[in-house]
Amino acid sequence: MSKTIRNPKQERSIDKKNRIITAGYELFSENGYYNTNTAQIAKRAGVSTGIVYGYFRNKKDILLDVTALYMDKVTKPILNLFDDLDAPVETRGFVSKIVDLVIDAHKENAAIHEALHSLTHTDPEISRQFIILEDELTLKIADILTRINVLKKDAKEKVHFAMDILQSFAHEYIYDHHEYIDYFRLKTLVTDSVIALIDEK
Amino acid sequence: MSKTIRNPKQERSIDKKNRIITAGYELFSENGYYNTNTAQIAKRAGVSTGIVYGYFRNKKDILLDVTALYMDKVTKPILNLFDDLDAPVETRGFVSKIVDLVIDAHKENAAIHEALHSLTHTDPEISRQFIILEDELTLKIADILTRINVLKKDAKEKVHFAMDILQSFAHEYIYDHHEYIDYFRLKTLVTDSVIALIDEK
Amino acid sequence: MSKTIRNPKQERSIDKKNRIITAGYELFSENGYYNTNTAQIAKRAGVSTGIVYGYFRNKKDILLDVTALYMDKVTKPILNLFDDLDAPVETRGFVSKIVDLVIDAHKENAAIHEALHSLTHTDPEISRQFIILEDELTLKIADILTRINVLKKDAKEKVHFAMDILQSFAHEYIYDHHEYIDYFRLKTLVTDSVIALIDEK
Amino acid sequence: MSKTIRNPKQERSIDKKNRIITAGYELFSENGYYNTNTAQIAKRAGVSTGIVYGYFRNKKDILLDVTALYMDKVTKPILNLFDDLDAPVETRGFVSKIVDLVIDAHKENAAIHEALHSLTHTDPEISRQFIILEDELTLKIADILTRINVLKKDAKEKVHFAMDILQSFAHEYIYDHHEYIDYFRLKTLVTDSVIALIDEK
DNA sequence: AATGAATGAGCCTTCATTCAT
DNA sequence: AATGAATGAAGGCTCATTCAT
Repeated sequence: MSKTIRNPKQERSIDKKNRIITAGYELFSENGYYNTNTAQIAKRAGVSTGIVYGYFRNKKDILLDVTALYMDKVTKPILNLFDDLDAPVETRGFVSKIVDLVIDAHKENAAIHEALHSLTHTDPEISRQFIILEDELTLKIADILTRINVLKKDAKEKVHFAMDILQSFAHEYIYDHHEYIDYFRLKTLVTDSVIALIDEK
Repeated sequence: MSKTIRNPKQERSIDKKNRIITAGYELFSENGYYNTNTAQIAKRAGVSTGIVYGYFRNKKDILLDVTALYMDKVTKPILNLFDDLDAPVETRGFVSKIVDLVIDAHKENAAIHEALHSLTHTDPEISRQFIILEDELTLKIADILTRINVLKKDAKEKVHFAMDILQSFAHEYIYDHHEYIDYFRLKTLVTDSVIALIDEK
Repeated sequence: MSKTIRNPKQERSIDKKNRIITAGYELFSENGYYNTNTAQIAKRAGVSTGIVYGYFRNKKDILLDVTALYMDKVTKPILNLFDDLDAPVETRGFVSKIVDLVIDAHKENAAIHEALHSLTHTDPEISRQFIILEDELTLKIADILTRINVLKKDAKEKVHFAMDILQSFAHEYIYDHHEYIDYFRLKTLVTDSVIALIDEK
Repeated sequence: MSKTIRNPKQERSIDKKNRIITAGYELFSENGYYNTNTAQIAKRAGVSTGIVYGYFRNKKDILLDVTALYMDKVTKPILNLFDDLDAPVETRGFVSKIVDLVIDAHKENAAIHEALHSLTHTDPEISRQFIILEDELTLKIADILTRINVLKKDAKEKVHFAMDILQSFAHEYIYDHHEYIDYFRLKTLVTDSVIALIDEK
């Protein structure tokens, strides 16, 4: 009675599954989860409505895979930056680079971030994925910064907090453009705060 | 052609309209906008489906009023704190108080905040309301702090940034509870950052 | 258990009932029966929604009275013309006058005629009223024309047919304006046909 | 955003679309447009509610196709009669045949005619279709009768008027049955009038 | 008699999911 | 594996009618 969900091995099938995920990614970005229907996803992916349910049990499952894709896209560039790190670096320059990176990552993925994050509230599974993402990032970065002696105390708390700040700023920067804010000054304030956090002096 | 929407004067009606808004507030909090239907709202408010449309043109209009209610709830306690302010105060104590206040406000309204904020992405009207809220808060507070000589430079940027930080932290504090984070330490870091921001010399 | 429907004696009430009928008349004319709701009728009549059901058992009953009003408006001017008739008259002139009269009557009441006649199909009561109207007109006019020796054979058939023709033409004349039709010529054809019908020798 | 409406190529689908149109045709005939709901149409057509919206954008679009079907049914037999015409024929016989034909056409389609025509008043699109129908018939027939030298002057006006008369009579004949009317006599009067119209002598 | 707020059944339409092919 | 037609439950909204005042 339980329907078989393909776990595609063949290339053609993998490709098809990926196209569905990508289509979901795009459409959820553009219109949000609830304003996207499966027919649209199928169409954008260039497949039939029916086959979507060959690869996913339901709409929600597409969302889960879209979320995973998003996680991957966001995590990678940031982790890369730290992977190459094996000794303390000039702080201001490094933090600046990170700020720019986060802004860029946000520029590309902010829409889907919003769309997904908004589901966090009603959907425990999505919520869990977000928490796992943050955990992974925080722990990895904290670990690296501790190892290279940049941070000694409260590494995890600091990293987590710094990430929050950056995320928050990037969002602000991309979206909300309040007229009365000088975003160049704001960026400096953000950078300074992060530096102050890291700089254990 | 244009249906008349009651603009209730009588107490009984005002009460009924408020009950609908409250019901919306609760249900949107619990299940989100898209997972709440008008019948549920009516039922929770103790009225018939039909009369909902006597007070609101459509479901979206309920959302708008719910949003306004939320804005009010969140803004007031914070502004109150600043209204009583007419001279510089002991910084750490004051910031601490604010942090606690924001956490409290969040505790009560975080769910609806999420539910509403999630619509920001697809709904320009809601988005606008959020921006207006932030504008109002930022400008008022920046103004006060400038007047009592707490801030001299970049007042708006600083206030805005501080609000972002606090908001972000409060959310974290209420919701995400990562095991490896010592939230007491984190709170100190946040407070310190805000103080550093304000402390201009 | 049976609700009391006012049969208003007092002037104020009669007036109110008439205002409802008139409002129905206008609104049915403008938008048809199904696109008019009782709230609109009440509003136009300057009364409350509730009281409408003090004077009428239901929406349909308003329609019935509107129909009666229409019947009256249409019948009277035509019957008047014949009432004054006590001897054969110059045929062409008389028929011409009638044609103009029917056109005028149509101009004023065509919209409601359409609105009402359209219900004929699904509503036996309305249908009956229309038949009664035609009966009355046909019989009265046939009677008069027989009495003054204008018609001798098939009086009822002829009158009925003439009425059909005129009605049909008036409708055409008011509404359908096909470009390729010379309505002046058409009017002449109609007049001629009616005259031929009447002219028994 | 724009939903895809099937434009069915496959036989099975064409059949299904036609069944929906037929169901609409019947139900609109029986109960009128406003007293028919989409669920009834679906049921009568033997399909699900949902699929109706696979073939039609909305209820109104069903009406439009029903109207087109009606137009076709009514136009064809009449035009056929004239298509075979290439020389003047014995007038009385021919007109008699037409009268019978129009009565027959009316017998079968009068109900839907009423249902559709009633919408003319509030619906410009339907109104337009009726006008186009009359135009087409009038012009074609006038053209033929002119070509075979039956009519020389005012052909269009005469044809149009004759059609009005016949239509009006057929309706009367099928529906209204006033007791005091001798329909056999009436039919003769109608035939005579049409002949008189045509007979340019 | 009168008001107008309130009721709730019913309607059109959408869409996640299934099914015949 | 794949298609896309088909299903039917559910949702937003309207409106004739009733009810509390």
